[in-house]
Amino acid sequence: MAAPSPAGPERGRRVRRPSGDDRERAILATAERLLELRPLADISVDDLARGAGISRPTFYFYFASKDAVVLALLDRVVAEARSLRAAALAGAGDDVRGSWRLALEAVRDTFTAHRSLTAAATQLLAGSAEVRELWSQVMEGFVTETAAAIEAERARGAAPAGPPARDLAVALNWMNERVLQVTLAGQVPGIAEEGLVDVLLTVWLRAVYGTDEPAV
Amino acid sequence: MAAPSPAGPERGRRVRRPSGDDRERAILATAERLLELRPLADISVDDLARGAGISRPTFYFYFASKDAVVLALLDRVVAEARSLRAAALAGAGDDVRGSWRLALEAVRDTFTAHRSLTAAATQLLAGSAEVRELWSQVMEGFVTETAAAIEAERARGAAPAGPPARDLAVALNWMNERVLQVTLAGQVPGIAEEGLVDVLLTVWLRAVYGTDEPAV
DNA sequence: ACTGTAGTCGACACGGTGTCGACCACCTCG
DNA sequence: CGAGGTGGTCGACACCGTGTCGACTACAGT
Repeated sequence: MAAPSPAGPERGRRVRRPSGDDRERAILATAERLLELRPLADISVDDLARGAGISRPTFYFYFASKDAVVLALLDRVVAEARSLRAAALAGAGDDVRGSWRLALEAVRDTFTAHRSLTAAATQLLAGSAEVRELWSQVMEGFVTETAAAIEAERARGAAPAGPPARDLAVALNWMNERVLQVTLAGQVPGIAEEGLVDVLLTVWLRAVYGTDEPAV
Repeated sequence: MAAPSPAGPERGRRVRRPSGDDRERAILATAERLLELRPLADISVDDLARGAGISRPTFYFYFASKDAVVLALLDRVVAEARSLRAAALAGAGDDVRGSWRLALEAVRDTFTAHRSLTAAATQLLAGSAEVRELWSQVMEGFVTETAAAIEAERARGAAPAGPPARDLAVALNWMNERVLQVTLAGQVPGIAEEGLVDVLLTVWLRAVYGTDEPAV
């Protein structure tokens, strides 16, 4: 049950009025709505079920647990973040600084647009193995991309040698993750949302190139 | 109930055999022991009580909840980390690079020595307001120190201008926190424990000075 | 009309939490 | 030395959330 993605065996049936995976959608929607109002820990399976107009046992017909619902939600957001980031990376031409910035902004925008879910996922990150697994994969993707980019820059002589590119990438990506998370949750000590990308970008550029203005 | 520190009203009594805050210590010890074996979520108040040789209601005489126990434990470790770090910072003379490194190592060593507790605290960080509060204060302390150091280095011309020193400090300290946490828990993508300090130090130096070898 | 299958829920068992009230052991003071 | 207080202890209880089982319904295909 790594990723309860859609695309079940039966698609396209349109006949049944109050049924099928409308219910699944209703649960997801309810979860999203309730998460705006209160933390995940204060939402029970019963709340989710009632919100979707079904009983608690019926909920279990659709999801194995409360966590599985959040996982499904997170799955969608993660896909969004990945594609946005990929698009940003692809779209940026020869502007080195700009392309790093775009990638940063893509991720920021995605999670900013889903604050409550991000908070819930953070809760689960500590406790749920499935969520941790999913998140590991996401971060691994970012790290791999980043490491490749760093190595490319070193190869063309734009970036100085230093620690293994991958290690650098790991540190920088976890920095982003944590700082973004803290900032979105409004925790302290944090960074004002306006300045966020600038600060992060500076650290990235200095860590990779040793300067704020890498050669083109 | 910000910090259930010791130093109750009565100290120094030595007469009573099976009593007083020996029990408190027993609970703390049991928690520490059990945390080596399984995650916090799998430890009940009953486990803690039985482990300390008391009943569950009696547990509540000493601590308000399971979380409060971990908070008390964390309190001690945090104090340790702070003083070690302060000592490291004070002890380092004119070796700039070395003093940054020492501070980094102090924190790493403290939390490495208390892996299980660190993991438990991470769990709670998401859910418990008290733990979050304590941790905020710790991070705020680190950030303030760091920001002051950066400003001092800029003032003496050793470090270039850039984003507000505090913002830089926030980003770097959260990076440390997250990477250390991930590494200690053995999560992926992570950094090998041996290389940890080197990588982190490089990012810090490059972010602050733009180079791995700051002028003395 | 019959049979299977997707969906639904009432009722239950369970495990954990937190609290109340009775109780006990010991200390101190009159 | 007995009386009353205080610190400590626990059995029993009320409560809440989870997850499961088994009986039931609605409908589809044959």
